[in-house]
Amino acid sequence: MRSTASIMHLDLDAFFASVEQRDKPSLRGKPVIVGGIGPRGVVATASYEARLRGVRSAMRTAEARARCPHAAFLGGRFDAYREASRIVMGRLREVTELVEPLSLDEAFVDLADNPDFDPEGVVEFVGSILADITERTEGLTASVGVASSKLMAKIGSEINKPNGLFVVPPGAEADILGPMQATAIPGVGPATAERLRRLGIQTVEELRVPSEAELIRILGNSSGRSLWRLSRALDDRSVVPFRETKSVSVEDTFENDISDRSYLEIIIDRMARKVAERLKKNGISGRTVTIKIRHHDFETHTRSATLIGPTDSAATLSATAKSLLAQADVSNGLRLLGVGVSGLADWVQDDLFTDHDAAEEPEIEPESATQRGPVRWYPGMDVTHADHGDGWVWGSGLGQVTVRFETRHTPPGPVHTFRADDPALDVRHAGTVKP
DNA sequence: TCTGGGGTCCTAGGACCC
DNA sequence: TCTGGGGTCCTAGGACCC
Repeated sequence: MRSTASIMHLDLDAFFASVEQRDKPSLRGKPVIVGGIGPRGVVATASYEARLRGVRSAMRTAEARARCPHAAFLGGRFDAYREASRIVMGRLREVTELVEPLSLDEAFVDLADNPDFDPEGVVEFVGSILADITERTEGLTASVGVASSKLMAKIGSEINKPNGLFVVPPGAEADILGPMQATAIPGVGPATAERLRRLGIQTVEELRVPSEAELIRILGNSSGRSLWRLSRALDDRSVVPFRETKSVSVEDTFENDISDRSYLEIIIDRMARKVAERLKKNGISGRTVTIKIRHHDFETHTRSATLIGPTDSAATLSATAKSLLAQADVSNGLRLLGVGVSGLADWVQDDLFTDHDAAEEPEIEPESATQRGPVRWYPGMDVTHADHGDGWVWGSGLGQVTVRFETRHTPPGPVHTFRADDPALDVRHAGTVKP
């Protein structure tokens, strides 16, 4: 807590959906839903047009389809989202190095660290940042809260959404927070809300009634202590610009439950390779290997094993994960399988115990073409065609793929259908748009 | 066709050590 | 021969976040 409103929370509006509308002119002003598009998918982001029809994040895609059948359902292009995020975070870091990203679309910024920041001129100061963000991202907007603490800055950014700014006047924090639902406080999720509701607590004001000791008894030491303070808008957390990665993991929910162990082991190989790749890219390694399994009935378990030393080897991760899977009953089928590693070290094990003249670590068999399957043309994906230029996949099936030829910089474009194996049609990567 | 994917943090019990 | 403690590491599960 400080005496001036100088902590900013920024939240890009309907981020994934907005990037899609920017890059797909025919979808502007229309409902767009980004997320899992398979039978077991859930919504990651809905555009405001889709929210008007009751579509929400974390809703099952099947339900979103029922509510909003004419929406565009897109699988998501994370390279494009990462690129837009990079531009936004870059602009924020021109204000100060004290930028704490919470995700691709959210960050805290400590404005007080900038010598030119004057709390009296906060509206203009933030306004010029927002204008730059919209210009540099070619159309994205954000909502911002500025307050004396992280808690109230985050609460503030919700107030004038979308494309809004709310400055919480210093001194008014507790009064603004009091009438809100307890769930407005980050950290109060469905389980905590239900426990509080049974005690007759629904608003933040009501949360202030029990003593700290009572809250600790009800919610445990950490949540109890922090909720007692946060409910009174007491928050002295600082903006932390860098955090060490604590774990790296990959998981997949299958369209159909899998009970075939040899197939599950092939999937573990693939996942271990992905995890190892990401470890190597970041120059880190880890000691504790964890598998996550979700059974047909949604019962979920983790099993972990800790190695003598850290590794970034796909073969070691895979062998460890397979030995953990061997202890699990998969006879009724797994709905989800995941492989992760934690206990990370920012160095790679120098092979003290291995003979460098001996063979390299055993390679995992590369995947065969049949294991990889055919190229999947998923809705929303960027493609390019030798004759028609750049566009995106509108839909596919029955050996055909339909493409709309338009980009960020064109008017809404025409639609053409091709054979799925048309050699003139190709994947387009990472927001590459022909000039 | 119920319920994604990638994370963080917390709790709690048992092993083990001093 | 009757019940110490504290600290660390490991495992598992759960709540929560976007």
